[in-house]
Amino acid sequence: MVERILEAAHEVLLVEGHDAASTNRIARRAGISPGSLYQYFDGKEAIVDAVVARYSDDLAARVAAAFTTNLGARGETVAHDSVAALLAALEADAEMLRVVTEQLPLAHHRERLVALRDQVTQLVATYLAAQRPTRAVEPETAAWLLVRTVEQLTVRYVLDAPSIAREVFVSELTHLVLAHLEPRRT
Amino acid sequence: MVERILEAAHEVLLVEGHDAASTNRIARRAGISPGSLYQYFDGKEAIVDAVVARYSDDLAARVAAAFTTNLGARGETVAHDSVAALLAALEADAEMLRVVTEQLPLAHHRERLVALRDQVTQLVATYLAAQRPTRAVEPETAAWLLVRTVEQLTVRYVLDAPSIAREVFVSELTHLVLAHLEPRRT
DNA sequence: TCGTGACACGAGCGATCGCTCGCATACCAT
DNA sequence: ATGGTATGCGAGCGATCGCTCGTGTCACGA
Repeated sequence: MVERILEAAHEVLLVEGHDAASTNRIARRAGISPGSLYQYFDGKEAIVDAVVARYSDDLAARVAAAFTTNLGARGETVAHDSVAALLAALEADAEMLRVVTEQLPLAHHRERLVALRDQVTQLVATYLAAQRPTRAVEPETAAWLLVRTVEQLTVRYVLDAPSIAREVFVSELTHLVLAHLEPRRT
Repeated sequence: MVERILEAAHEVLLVEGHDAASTNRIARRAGISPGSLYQYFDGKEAIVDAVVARYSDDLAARVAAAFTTNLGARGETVAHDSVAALLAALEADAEMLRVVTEQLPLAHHRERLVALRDQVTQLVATYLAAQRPTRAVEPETAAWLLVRTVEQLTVRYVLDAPSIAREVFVSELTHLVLAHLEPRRT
């Protein structure tokens, strides 16, 4: 039954949008009574939160899997494959990505997002610190910049569908990451 | 009176947040009657829209001014000063920036934001096309990546206040931009 | 001085919201 | 067969929303 509610809430969010996602509508789509929602969830916020959590966890798992399996490869390969994997993961449910990033006020799930981002940032910082040689810059600083850059660009690429070929985009973003890590030319 | 309403709406958005910003609350803070709102605006959405528009226009003006006055300088200088100017412009009203980026659902002012971003992207693409030499990549592609990168990183820097010194951040972001434009090393 | 029109007022309308609670039902141990 | 319990139901509560409209006020031209 919990599954049924989550499924219905997911569909309502996709089809009707967050602003029109009322508890009664979720219940009707799930084929149950409004009252039954509250036997399994504390309220509307908890329902939406659970849907977002499921999406977020699924996304995190995909990305983490792709990232950790390639850690041993050359830097270029790690960067390229990570970008490609992230792109693929985001494309898996682009509609939900749009709901989360464009309809839900960020403040509603800020904590979850920040935690995830900090976790990834920490992971990348650790990876960078273990790599020799990079430029003389704090790994935390470089990781902070790069994680947010890759996240933002891949998300916008999926949602805005710019007229940039997919392989060009992946290659350019990879280059952006690697170029920033190389020693300065001056 | 229009000014008074906009001012009140601005304050309510900052203090109470978007979710709690009702028309009655805006009217009360403006010291006028709810009915009077509708002699000057079509509805709540129009009021919020006008507040966001004012903020957006002000921001665009600051950035455009800083960017166009430095167009003649060396590439390094243009990049560095543009980043610094954008950072300063965003810091001017950081609270409103937080409201716009974290409380308002992006979909509500998506059109305005996309238009502004596309305009800046076009400007940067034109600038890049006029510069010799850069890597063999479409100026539109490079501009697309760089504009979104700089925007996202400066916004997150202002709102998340990471433990990165300001001059280090500006320098690193500038380096990120320049490194991506330099010829590949291979 | 007086008629008039523009403006501001604010109680309250209709709609919608998240949510509750008394009731019906179905299942199971006794 | 029967009593107890857990569970789903759905009408409707109270609150809040954006918004309206009948009313009062006042500045101003005739």
